[in-house]
Amino acid sequence: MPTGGIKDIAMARFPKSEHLYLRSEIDALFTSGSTSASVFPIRGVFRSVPYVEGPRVKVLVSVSKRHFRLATDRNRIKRLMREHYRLKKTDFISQLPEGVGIHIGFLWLSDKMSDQVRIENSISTLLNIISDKIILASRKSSVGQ
RNA sequence: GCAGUAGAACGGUUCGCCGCACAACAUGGCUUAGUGGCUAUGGUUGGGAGGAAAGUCCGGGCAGCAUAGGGCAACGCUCUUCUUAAUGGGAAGUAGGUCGUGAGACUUAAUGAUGUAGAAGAAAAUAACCGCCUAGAGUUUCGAUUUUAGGUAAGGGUGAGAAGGCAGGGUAAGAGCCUACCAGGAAAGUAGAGAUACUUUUGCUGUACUAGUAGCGAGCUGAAAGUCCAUGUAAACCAGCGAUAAGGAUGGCCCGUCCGAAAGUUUUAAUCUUGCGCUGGAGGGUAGGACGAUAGAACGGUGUUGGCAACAGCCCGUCUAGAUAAAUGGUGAACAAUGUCUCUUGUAGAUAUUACAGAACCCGGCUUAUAGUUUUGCUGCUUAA
Repeated sequence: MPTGGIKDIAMARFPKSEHLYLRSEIDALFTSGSTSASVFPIRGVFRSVPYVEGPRVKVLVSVSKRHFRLATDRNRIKRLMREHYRLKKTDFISQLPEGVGIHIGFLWLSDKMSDQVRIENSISTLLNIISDKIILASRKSSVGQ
């Protein structure tokens, strides 16, 4: 089991303050100029915000009732996505440029349950894509200035 | 032992690591005269989904709104008694029907009018068309036949149904007219808390449909209810004051200048009404936070009393989730249960599976889903004694 040492394990927390729950922030995420990327069966919607204080990344996880009728299945998927984000997020946050916070929404696209390996891979590639895009955007803006 | 039937209980366990929401404590910070309050935490400890948490089908609590009192309409329920906070739940019973060898299962049950019906038929409820019988009159080929007045529900035909069915007596012919048996109704008696059951009496007895009617119940909405805090401010509303104004424009500010609202009723004024300005009140909406919101018709008891039972009383013990874009998860191992395979046939090994399903204001019931396990009563078959 490749782990990055005791310190990294200890960093892998996901408390309430890192959840995205304010209605205004959620509306902003889904309406105004946010970017999205899909790695089936997960779609990531994200937008960068100026970072002031608190957690740098806020995340929400959503599974539509259309895809899974039973609440048990929805809970299962959401828990797995949260869990794998928790395990992968440390590297992602360390790569972010200074002064940038980010809001992410992970949306489930499939109608079927997936195994854990697939969810884990999807989450990690999504995080890579997002960090690449963010870094690119921040470079562009700094060049533009 | 096998098969079945009606219930009841459980519905994975243990350890390690990482994580989640909640509570208490600890520590730090801010604040207060102080108790305290707020806040943070790579800190410690604690407990953290269900028997159905589901469907939202009933009922109750709780909340808001409405409401003098009463009635009608519309709505719900409908064998009896008991039980429950409860009206459709539950228990014990009653009378029928269907299925099963049986234990049992399923099912129906207020009452039906003075209303409606109509192909057929004379007639659909004060029944006489044909037929049968009696009497009178006429005709007569003496066989009968026509007609008038009556009696008659046995026979014919129609119909789902024709005066309860069937047999005997009876009669001019017939008829519950009388009698026996059978089915139903009514009354009385006996038993029962009652639905009913049994006995006796009574000649009382047409079909189908309709909830018209009777009794009982119930205001409406639903926690996205509702209450509060802070933020913030258009129009309209209420109260007070003003109009010799308040206020506005210009301007960085002050002075100054300019703008600025009165109208109606009445002879006039006041009052009044409408309008204008200001202040205060009250207040809709948006996003945020707190309460509602978790100790109760609570749960457990081979405790006890009453009861056939559902259930009720008393006694003893226990504290048992509380989120709000919504916690209860991931992972490593061991075990358990069940199925399959293997051969070394066992307290074996390998492998697979472990259901239905996630609290959302709280309770009670009902319904539906459910791998597997345990258990009680009873039934049938078989074997042994």
